Amino acid sequence: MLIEIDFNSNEALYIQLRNQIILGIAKDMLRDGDSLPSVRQMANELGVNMHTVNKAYALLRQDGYVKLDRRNGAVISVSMENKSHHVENIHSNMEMIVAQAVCKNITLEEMQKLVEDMYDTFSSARPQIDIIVEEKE
Amino acid sequence: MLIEIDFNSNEALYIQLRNQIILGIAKDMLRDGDSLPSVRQMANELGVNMHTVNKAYALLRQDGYVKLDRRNGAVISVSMENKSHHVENIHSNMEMIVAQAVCKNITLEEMQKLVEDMYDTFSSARPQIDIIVEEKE
DNA sequence: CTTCTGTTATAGCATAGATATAACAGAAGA
DNA sequence: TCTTCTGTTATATCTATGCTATAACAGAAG
Repeated sequence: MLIEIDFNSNEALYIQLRNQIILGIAKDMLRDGDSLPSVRQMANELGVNMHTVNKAYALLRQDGYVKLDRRNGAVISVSMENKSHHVENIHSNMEMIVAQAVCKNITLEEMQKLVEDMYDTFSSARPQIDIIVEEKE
Repeated sequence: MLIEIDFNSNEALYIQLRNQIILGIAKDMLRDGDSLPSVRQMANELGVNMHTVNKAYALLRQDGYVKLDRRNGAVISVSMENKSHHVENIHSNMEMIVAQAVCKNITLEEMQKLVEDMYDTFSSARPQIDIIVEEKE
């Protein structure tokens, strides 16, 4: 998987790396069990310092996206615990976006479509747990 | 309108102030034509430096939320220009949120409801252009 | 003429981001 | 056992950002 870092971005390098990996998981380019390059190897590939990568990995572990151990390095392992915590997090992050949309007269329908399209983009290649829909009789 | 600043937050003070004002507009607590306290007065009220407030005001002007001039201070004036630019901005901001939601198995329906509820919260007190709903016969 | 406004300039201080170098403990393989 | 890899921790240095402080300027209002 290709990870691109923009050194001219105002976003911190370790945040960019973390985001790229989360996007990779969402797009199913990184799956449970996949190994990420070691902190030193990834740092060498990206041309950044080891500690910058370590910071990103530590953040990913903290948020339940990878598990780290000394033998296997960083392994993708998305935790489904603390879902309510994540919903809260998403809620607060979403608040400013929706507030801006309301101010700028962007309709709810436009926002809904934006979310739906983006959802499709991510989940189109992902294995769905609930493809089978039970119909009420 | 009450503006609260958290000095212990890791979010920059001028960003907090900017966000609070955008939220105020979204909640219709600040309306077109309303004047904001001058940079010095606002700084005094919040207990922050004048330049911190000036930074927030300059940012709000840049994003089309207020107009600044020497006689009237900062006046709420939401610009509807550059809508495509704002949609792009919202799109990129939303991408990481939706990516996280997909990773954490938060369904599209849950996200849609989140957006809808939040939209209602903001727009409930706002003047609606399309309150009248035509019913099909 | 005084007082308010936004605006700009300069300086100092603290924190965060990124780098560099180094070392440690644990696990794997020769 | 020895080497090599892993994540982890500890310092130190440099730069950029955030915040404050003090000061000054131009324009508008009373």
